Amino acid sequence: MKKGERRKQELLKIAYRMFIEKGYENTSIDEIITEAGIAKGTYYYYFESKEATLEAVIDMMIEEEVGRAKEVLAASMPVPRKLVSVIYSLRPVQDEQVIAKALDAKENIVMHEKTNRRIVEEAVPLLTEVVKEGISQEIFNCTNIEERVKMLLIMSQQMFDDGIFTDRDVEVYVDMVEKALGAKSGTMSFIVELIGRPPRWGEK
Amino acid sequence: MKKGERRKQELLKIAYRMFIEKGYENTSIDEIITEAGIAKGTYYYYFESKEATLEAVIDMMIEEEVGRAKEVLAASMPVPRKLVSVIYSLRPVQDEQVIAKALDAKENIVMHEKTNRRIVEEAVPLLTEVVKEGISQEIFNCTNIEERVKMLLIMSQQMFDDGIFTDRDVEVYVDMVEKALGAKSGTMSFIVELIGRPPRWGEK
DNA sequence: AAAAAAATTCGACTAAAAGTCGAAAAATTA
DNA sequence: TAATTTTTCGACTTTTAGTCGAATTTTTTT
Repeated sequence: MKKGERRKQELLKIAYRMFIEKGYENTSIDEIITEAGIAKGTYYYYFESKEATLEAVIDMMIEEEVGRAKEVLAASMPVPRKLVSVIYSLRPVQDEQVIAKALDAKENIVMHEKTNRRIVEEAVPLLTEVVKEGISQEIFNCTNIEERVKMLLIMSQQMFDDGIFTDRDVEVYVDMVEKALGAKSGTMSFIVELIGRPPRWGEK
Repeated sequence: MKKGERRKQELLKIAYRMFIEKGYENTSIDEIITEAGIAKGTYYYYFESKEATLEAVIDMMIEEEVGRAKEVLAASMPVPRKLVSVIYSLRPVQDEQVIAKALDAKENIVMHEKTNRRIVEEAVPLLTEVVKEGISQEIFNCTNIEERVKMLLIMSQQMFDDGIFTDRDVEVYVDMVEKALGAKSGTMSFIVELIGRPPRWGEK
């Protein structure tokens, strides 16, 4: 009743790492169990299926990410920065695997999409809070907050996911964020510094 | 040198239908060849792999969709309507399977995402044209057109894909489209009628 | 502590599906 | 019609997810 939970976490961590490194489709159960040093049956004692493992891995990631987001949420910080920080905190920290993942995004569609959908679900309430704070401070001015936040998240994912964007992409993104929330022009332009003068990571 | 091409098209059509009906992952090569009445080897004479078939199917769909979009583009129509019509024409016509596909969207992530990515690629130049037309008519007013169009497409896909949206979703969408392009408020509000008073297809 | 019950582990086995290959048949070309 | 090329066949291989009953270990009960 204790050991079991530990083992499950262990397997989850291995699966998480391998899914990110090699992609969900390209990781076989056999590889996972070899890495973990256990038998097939043991694996299936803990997980119903490979897909169930993916869901559990995603749960794990989301939990972690939402945790970070909530810390940011609690921090004292200008609202616009808080908004962006929350959005930014909502993606997997893959330590050094960032590059690997970047390549993966195209090779790991299923995991990538499932994660993104979950993030939207989980993040909407958090961001709604921030936007409300902004409205009460008259920094933002809009209705239909949840729907706007959702759009924002979609745009942000598009933005950050491929990691390939130009100055002009960022410019448009900033403009859209401001307009989505009814913020004065310039309110969000700090994003440009935050993302960093993009040294043109790809072409486009 | 002739028969071959016909057969390939035939297989493509079968694959297309089955992928849409049952999803890419849930369709086996064996099912395709049974349906087509051919042997394994014949199939692999025409397609390198299952994934290659998917790519070919997507090419086929895109070609069709872009074809429709170009017709709309050539038609005489107010620019805002043309814009929306082009966006709207950019999705598979699955005859009666529309519902099936809607269900599928969740079960067919790979095909769905690959298609969406390709659509963005192909559609940006088309929509850019429309927006330019709009700018010259002083209906729209913006720079960085391509980047804005891309954002628009992303938002639109999000909007139309799940087919589940509320009045407020539409309201926000319309507002965002207008602001993205620097159109006067109300310019795009005909979208509401076009999409139709949504009778709340789902919850949310 | 011994017995009983429950939880965990094992790995050989099954099933499904993708992909290979050499040889046969059909169509084209010389 | 002979030679060459294209197309077709299907048995076979390989990979991978998932099953299952039995064995082992751990926990609970008596």
